[in-house]
Amino acid sequence: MAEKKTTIYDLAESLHISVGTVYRALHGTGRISPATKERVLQKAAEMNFELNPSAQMLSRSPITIGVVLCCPIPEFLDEIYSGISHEFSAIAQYKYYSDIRIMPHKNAEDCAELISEAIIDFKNRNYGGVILFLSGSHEPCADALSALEEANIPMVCLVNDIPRKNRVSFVSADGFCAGRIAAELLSLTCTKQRIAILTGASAIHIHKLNLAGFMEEAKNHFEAVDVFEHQDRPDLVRHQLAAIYDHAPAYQGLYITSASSIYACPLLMNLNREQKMQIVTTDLFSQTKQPLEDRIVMATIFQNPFLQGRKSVRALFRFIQNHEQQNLVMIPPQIVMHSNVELYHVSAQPEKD
Amino acid sequence: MAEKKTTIYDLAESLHISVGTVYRALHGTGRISPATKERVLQKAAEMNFELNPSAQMLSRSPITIGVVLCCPIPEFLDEIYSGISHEFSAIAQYKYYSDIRIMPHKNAEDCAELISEAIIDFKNRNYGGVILFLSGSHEPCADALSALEEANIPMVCLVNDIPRKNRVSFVSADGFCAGRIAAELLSLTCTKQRIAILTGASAIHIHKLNLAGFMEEAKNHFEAVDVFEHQDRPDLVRHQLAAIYDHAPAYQGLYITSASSIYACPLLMNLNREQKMQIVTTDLFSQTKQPLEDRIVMATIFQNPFLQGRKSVRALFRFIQNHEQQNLVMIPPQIVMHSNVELYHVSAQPEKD
DNA sequence: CTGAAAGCGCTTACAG
DNA sequence: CTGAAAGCGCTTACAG
Repeated sequence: MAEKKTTIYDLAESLHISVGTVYRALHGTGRISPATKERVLQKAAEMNFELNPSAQMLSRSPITIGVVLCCPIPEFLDEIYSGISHEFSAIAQYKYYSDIRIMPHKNAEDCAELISEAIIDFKNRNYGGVILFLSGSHEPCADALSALEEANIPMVCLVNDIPRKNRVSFVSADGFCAGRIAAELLSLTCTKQRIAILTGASAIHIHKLNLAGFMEEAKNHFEAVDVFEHQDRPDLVRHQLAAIYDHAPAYQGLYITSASSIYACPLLMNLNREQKMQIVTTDLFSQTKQPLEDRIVMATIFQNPFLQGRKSVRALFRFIQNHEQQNLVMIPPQIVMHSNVELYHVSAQPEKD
Repeated sequence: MAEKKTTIYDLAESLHISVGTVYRALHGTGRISPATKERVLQKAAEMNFELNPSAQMLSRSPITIGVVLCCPIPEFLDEIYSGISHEFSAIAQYKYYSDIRIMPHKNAEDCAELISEAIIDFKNRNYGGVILFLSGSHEPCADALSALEEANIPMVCLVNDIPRKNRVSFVSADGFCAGRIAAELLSLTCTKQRIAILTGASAIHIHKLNLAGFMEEAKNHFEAVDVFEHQDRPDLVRHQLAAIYDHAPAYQGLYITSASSIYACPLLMNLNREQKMQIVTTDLFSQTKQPLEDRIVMATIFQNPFLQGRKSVRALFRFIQNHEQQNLVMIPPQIVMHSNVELYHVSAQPEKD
């Protein structure tokens, strides 16, 4: 049950060399003769040697991870941020530290300079890794991203993927599945009916996935599905919602994708009181919880931004620490209704727990 | 950003005492004056002191945790076991070892002697803690449990609670919420209809909770709710299901509680093909996945036994390691339908991942 | 290219 | 009741 593990001292002793040399052989750092290195590695394999992570952490110098967060929706950003902070405080004991830079509440293309500056700074400080959450287009930051790539600093992407050689992992919600779930939920009560979808911009990756998933599941259920876009602008949300409610013949069901449910929900509280429509929203904030509690919305698809934040840190940590790499980390969407909404705490709101 | 963590040396220095004394105060071991102890604890809180598990691991002698698993349903037991093993392998690096004893597939009262023997053995070996999953009644093991209590060995209860002074934590699904969810799901399509519930024995704690939760949510929705019990016996499951399907006027909805859905689901595959009834089942095994995939069952309430297993180990670890105690660990139930069933892997089945 | 030594933050005998 | 010191298995300057 409790077998004695071999240590670098055992290795050093049985080869009549010093632990320093063993260390260099094991990590391939510093100058070391190929012959000694070979001997050590062979002996290590032979003796089933494994580095002890706890001992490593104790002696290692600290590692700092740089984080850039850029998102136009403050509530969503806050959740992501909380998740990231939470995980950082969990790995602080391993001497991992964070340098988190929060951009103005705009899309990445509008903050390109600030973002590039931060990335270059991270590179210059030789940080151990980088986490990027850039909503919108990262094109304008291409130069900085390339510099990071050349410096070979591992990068984890959150919500929006950035294809580079140094991209270790992409963490996001499973948007396709979320869309399918929304359609299945609406199909329970709206068979053969007309359905409306309110979405940000079908050009945005996650919205596109939501839509595609919905359509796949929808094709056997509904008479028609109409898509209304609002470009994540609160005024357009209002405008499009009005259009949906004024429509004749009336829609029986409505699916609101993405965190922009935040803007739609307060409006629904009035609109849907008179004119009953089956509604599925997205994510969980105080704004989206209220209509669930009042049974004005049948369900919301929770994509857990808090967990997305945590997982991004965890993925980078695993990579740096153990060279474990998970290309894609997908958060399974959760179905939240009136009966289980109370189990979900929204960390960003003040009345939390 | 990179804040230096306070160590026991910082504590010792700022109180002008030795680290040995700080250690004793922190752990309440050995002889120490109440006054010093108080001062240390206060300072520790003030300076946000936390023990560094890596450092602890390095110096500590190994700790063994004893586990007794007793459950009549093999599939459920396997999931719990997997979760426990998984978590144990994660904490092996901290020199935590396990001694897991799996009982025959019966209720605890039928294995009382074996269970008592295991518990007494754990006590005699002076294990660091114990995890007990005893389905059915623990009454016949009262003596062994008392011996454990007197030895002051911390105990975590899984699925079934055992009220004792040494009971650190109780880990289980949120059965009440699961029941409410089931009722809300059925209410979407079965308003003002007659509903049947198939359950184990209303005397068993988790089944009672499922039922109570269902009833609370049901009262505004349904015309009537009839309860059928099967005592977790496969033959009675068949018998009661037949009764439900033969009933006139027909039931529009059916809620099957607990892991006994395993026995019911294969039968549903035939019964519900002809006579369409809205059905909500419980938990996720290959048997309960199939009817979801075939759209014969509308949803299953997943209570994540794997996670329950993991959390039980985690709870005990936290208690032993950091004296953190969480009395109740509730796993939030998940709604699984056709559109998201593929996201859930069932670890116990061979075709996993 | 290699070695000797200090140190990470705890726990564990042992001495007083 | 309290303290001094060795040691866990690594990493990191520093010396040669």
